[in-house]
This record gives sequence, C-alpha cells and structure tokens, in this order.
Amino acid sequence: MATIKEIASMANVSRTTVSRVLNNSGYVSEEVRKRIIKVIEETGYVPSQQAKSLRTKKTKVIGVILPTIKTETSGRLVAGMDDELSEAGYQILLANTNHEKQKEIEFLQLLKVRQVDGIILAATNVNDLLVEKIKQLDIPFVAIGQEISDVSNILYDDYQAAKDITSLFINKGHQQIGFIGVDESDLAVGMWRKKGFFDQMEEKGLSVEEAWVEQGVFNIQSGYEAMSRIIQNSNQTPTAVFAVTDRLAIGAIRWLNEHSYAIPSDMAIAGVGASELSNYITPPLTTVDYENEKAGKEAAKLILRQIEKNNKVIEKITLNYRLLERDSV
Amino acid sequence: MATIKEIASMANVSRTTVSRVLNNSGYVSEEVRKRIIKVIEETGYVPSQQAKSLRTKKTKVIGVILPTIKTETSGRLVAGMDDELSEAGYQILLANTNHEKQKEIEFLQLLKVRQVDGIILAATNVNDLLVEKIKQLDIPFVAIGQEISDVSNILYDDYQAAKDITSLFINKGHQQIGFIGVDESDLAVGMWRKKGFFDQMEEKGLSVEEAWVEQGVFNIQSGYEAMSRIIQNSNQTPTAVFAVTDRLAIGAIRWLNEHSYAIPSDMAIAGVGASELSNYITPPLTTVDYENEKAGKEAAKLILRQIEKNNKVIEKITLNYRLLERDSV
DNA sequence: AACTAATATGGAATCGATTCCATAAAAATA
DNA sequence: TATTTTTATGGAATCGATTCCATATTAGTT
Repeated sequence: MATIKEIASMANVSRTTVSRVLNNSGYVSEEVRKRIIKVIEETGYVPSQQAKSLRTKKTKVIGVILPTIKTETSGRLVAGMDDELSEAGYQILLANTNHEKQKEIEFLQLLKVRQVDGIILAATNVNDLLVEKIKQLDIPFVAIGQEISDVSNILYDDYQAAKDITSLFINKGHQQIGFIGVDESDLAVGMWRKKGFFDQMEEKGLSVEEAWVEQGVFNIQSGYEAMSRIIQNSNQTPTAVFAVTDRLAIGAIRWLNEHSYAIPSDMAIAGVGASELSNYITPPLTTVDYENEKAGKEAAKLILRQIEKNNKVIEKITLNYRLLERDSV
Repeated sequence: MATIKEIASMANVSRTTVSRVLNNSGYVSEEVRKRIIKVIEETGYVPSQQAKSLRTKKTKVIGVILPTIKTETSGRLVAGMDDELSEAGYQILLANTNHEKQKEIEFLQLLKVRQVDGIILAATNVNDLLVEKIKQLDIPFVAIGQEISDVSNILYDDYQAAKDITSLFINKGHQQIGFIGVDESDLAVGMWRKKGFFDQMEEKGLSVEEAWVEQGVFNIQSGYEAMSRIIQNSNQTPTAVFAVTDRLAIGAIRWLNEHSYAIPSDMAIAGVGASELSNYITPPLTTVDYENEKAGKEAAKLILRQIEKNNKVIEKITLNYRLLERDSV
C-alpha cells in the first residue's frame, strides 16, 4: 500500500498539496491537481483510514450493541441501520452481548476506545449503572426499544399495542383471556405489554384468573411449556391467550395443536413481532408488526443527525405499529 | 480522554515506560510499575486503538461481507463468528452487499483501507474479477459457501446433500421427482445442488420431465409460483419435488395447501437449510441442516489461525450436514 | 578492582494522514 | 507604480500510541 508521501514525491509536490486534492480543500492549480489525480489513479492509492481518524477524530464507524444477532428482529434492525448508514459512508461495528447484562457496559467502553462516531444500543434491560455509563459517554447515542431519559430513543408503543390486541380479543367476544409474558426487568416487553393487557381488561371490567397468567423466556419451547401450565392449572380454561412475543405464541399453538385444540374456535392466540414464521404456521398468527427495519433506519437517521449537528440533540420517536389480523383469533 | 502523555507526566515517567507497562514488555522496576498502574486505574485511562493500530498495523477487527443480513442464515453465521472472534478480542465490521455483485469488490477494497486484520466473505456468485481481487488482497481471507482456489474455504457439501435428499425420495418409492432451483451463477446453491439431484436420478435410471424443473429466487413467493408452474405445465405431475432452499419449499407447500394437495401423500417436498420456520409449518419440512453457526465458528477459527501464523495457510474445510427427516416426505 | 551483563529509564523517530503557518507569485485594486 | 488580495505551495507540528537506540545504574563475574 502506497502512502501519501510516496504519491507526493511521484507527483513532485508536497504531502500537503496531495491532501488538498484528496479533501478538495484549499487552493490547488488545475495543472497540479490533474497531475496528482493521475498518480493516484495509476497507483490505486487510497488514504489510510487509520491515520486519517487519528488526526480527524472521525472513524466513519457506528457501534451497534445487540442482545443477540441470531434472531430475525436483530437482522432486520441491522439491515435497516445499514441501509441508511452505508448511504452516508458509515459502517457498522458489531457488539453482541449474548444477553449478558454486564457486557453492555463493557462494549460501551470498548466502542468508545475504538473511537466510533456513535453508538446504537438495542436495549433490553436498563439498569441504573448502564444509564449512568451512557450519560457520561459523551458521544452520539441512540437507544432502541427502551426509554432512557436524556438520550435519544426509538420506541415501540408496547403499551398501546398490547391494549389493541386485548381489545381485539374482547371484540371477538372473549371474556376469559390468558397471558404469557416475560420477566418484567425487560421494561418494554415484560412490563409495558403486561400493563397494557391488564389495563385493557380492567377497563372492560374483565377479571383475569391467576392461573391464566404465565411467564416464559424468548423462545418457542418456553411458550409450549407455558401453555401447558395454563391448561393444567386453570379451573376454567381461558378462551384466548395473548403471548408477548411470536415465539411464545408459536410454542403455545404447537402445544394446542398437539392436544387437539382447534384454533381459534377452542382457543384464540395472538403474539407480537410479525416474524416471518408467524405467517406460515397453521393457522397464521395474529400479531403486531413493529417494522424493525424501519426502526433501524430511524435510529440510524437519528445518530447521523446527532453527528452532523455535533451536539446532543435529544429526540424521542415512537414508531407506529400495524396490527396484523390473521386466522388465529 | 486522557493520553499516554498525560499518564506519563502524572506518574513522573516517560511515555516509553508507560507503554512498557501497558504491553508488559521490557524492563520496568516494580516500584514504577505500581505507580503507573495506580495512575491508570485512577484516571480510567485506556489507550487509543486508533493510534495503536497506526503504529502496529493491527486493528483487532475482522471484516465480514454478507449478501444480506436479514436472513436467519446470515444471523447464525455471524453469531458463530462472533462467538470465536470476541473470545480472541476481535470485533466484526459488517459489510452488507444487498446481493449486489460489484459491492463485494468495493467492500474488499474498503475493508482493506480500514486495515481490518482479516476478511470473511459469505460468497454467492464468484466471478473472475472477484477472484482476482481476492488474490491480490494479501490479507487473511476465508470464503464461506463457495469454492475459490488458492484461498481458505469453509464449504458445505451441496452435491452430496442434494444426492441424499433425492435418494430419500427414491427410497420412499417416488419415481417422478420435480426440482425447484435457482440461477446457476450461484455455484453452490444453483449448480451443485442441481447436479446432485440430476446425477442421483440418472444413477437410479429415473428420467426427469422438462416441465418438472423450475427456477426461482431466494424467497417464499418464488417457490409458490414455481410450484404453480410445475403443476400447470406437466403432462404427468411429479409425486415429489426437491426445492433447493427452505423458502422455496415453503412457498411450494403453501401453493399445494391452497390447492388441496395432501402432503406428503399427494406430493412430497423437501428443502435445504433447516430454517426455524421449516420445523413449524404444516407438515414439518424435511430438510438439510448445514449448521451455519458452526460454519461461522470454523471460518473465524481459520481466520484467526491465518492471522496468528502470519502467513497464507490455505485450508479447505467441508462441513458435515444433517438430513432432517420430517413429515413432508 | 576491573569488566561484562542485566536492569531501568528516557529521547526521538515512526506510523500516515491533516492542518496551521509562512512565503511567494499572480491578480486585483488604489 | 505601489499596495492589497487572492491563489498556490511547502515546511513542520500534530494526533497517540510503539519501538529503536542511547545511557545510566546496579548486579554479577573473573
């Protein structure tokens, strides 16, 4: 790889002048400019990002912290970001926490050391330590999926979406509705979706039997088991169950299918997430589409705006969602 | 952010000595070492990767070029890589081509400029220009999924897997077997899987009617349409169809379901890829599990070995696959 | 005691760019 | 014609680390 010094001497000018051509800045005569460009083209020279970043303090890299990279949701999120970012000449440096909380903090530090121009965090559980670290970070930052005060956020309306799903059940005549949730330390998925469900039930004067409420984790097997527990432990089984993620819902459906419950006549089911899977199981699952790709795009736009404005423009964006009514309700 | 210079003056030593402590190299007296470590801890100083890389020519970053980041396959691949790489202190810099061929070449260049320590390419179509660029790259390199001479490869045994699936059909008594493929410029998926199918049919003395063979692209809709064409155009409809990807197979199944074909009795279907989806559709799809996460891990290991050995150790690894016999055959 | 080897530290060059500052020539203005 | 202004270029400092080399002290060996 050639260096600017070599290009300079080949074109019989100083490094300064080459740099001017490279960055289109300052005065360079047409004649010299042409000579330099010719040399650059002949040698295929490209300036080292390395050296450039050291001097300019800009890396054209955005750090993205994810709880996992295996899921569709993550994939779509990243795809959306990349769409916007690559357009603007940025690349994504991945940081995968594998759901380990303390890694979020480690990566925050690591990415800063790597001098990324901004950080996007797909947040799961927000604890005080994390929030504090974020605040003392002092580089452009956007959190997706969880509200964090004083920083930019892309938010899903988990509360309203849960209410809508619950309404849908009620409108279809269901009165006894069960719920499969996740741990409430995940504020968005665990807490807000649960609250939406219970608030809506209460508003409509419907009560929820304790045995109808179960908790799982983020996979299909867990939904399968939760459904089994609901049926086993209920005095009177519910006629519908709201699962807070598609995977939980799909697990539930699988259990119901295996035990000859007809869906939706014996039991209605809905999930959240609009995974590709949800549309191809039998019956197709009623769910909420959060449009993750769009979320990724918006997050990227926010980060770029922060970088450009060179200061802390704090923006909070709550995205729309689409209720996809399919055959499981 | 503090710099090594500041740390040095705070500890009343030279930058050189601080660097020695940082890198555990050369002679430093116990007393001075302690003093420096104390200052480092108090200030929370971390050396700039930027400056370090400029001098050492190592970035601890691996560039990963993918045709898309939206799919499960990509997600698993990346997850596998990250597993190994983060262990060794490396991070992944993403490059998403969105299936645009010329972007593969652009990214090769871009990643090199960014001084990544190695590049992993999830290859789709290999053309001469790409191969040439790869060869003159001169940094650790691994290609996944497609054979490229003179560089390290992680390969799937597409040919044998296709033969196995075809055998399975034949053993179940099928004689008229259809095929849904993709463009053969994708050597692995398009060419080798097709060849595996036809070779196996020929070996068993079975002929394939022209109308049984259709081509699609990498999505569900495309499988749906291909299946429709096969049924419409055949004199005698096949009793089984091998689709080269799960999505194509799932599209085909969808068409068959909609037109009241019973699976597998009226028509047997198999795919390749073992997507999560494949296990939850009705009926569960017989498919080949290529264990992408493992492929990612192996690719990462290869890259690390190349970096460590500091030279072109060319290794070719063909991974095992598992034939998942489910209810669609 | 004299001399070699090991230990300990700092100065200065280096990596490859950008950018401030100085200077000189050409063009514009008084 | 004298004096600004604009245009054009290069020298040298800088970003924040690592590393080669020199030097000084201390320890070990004959």
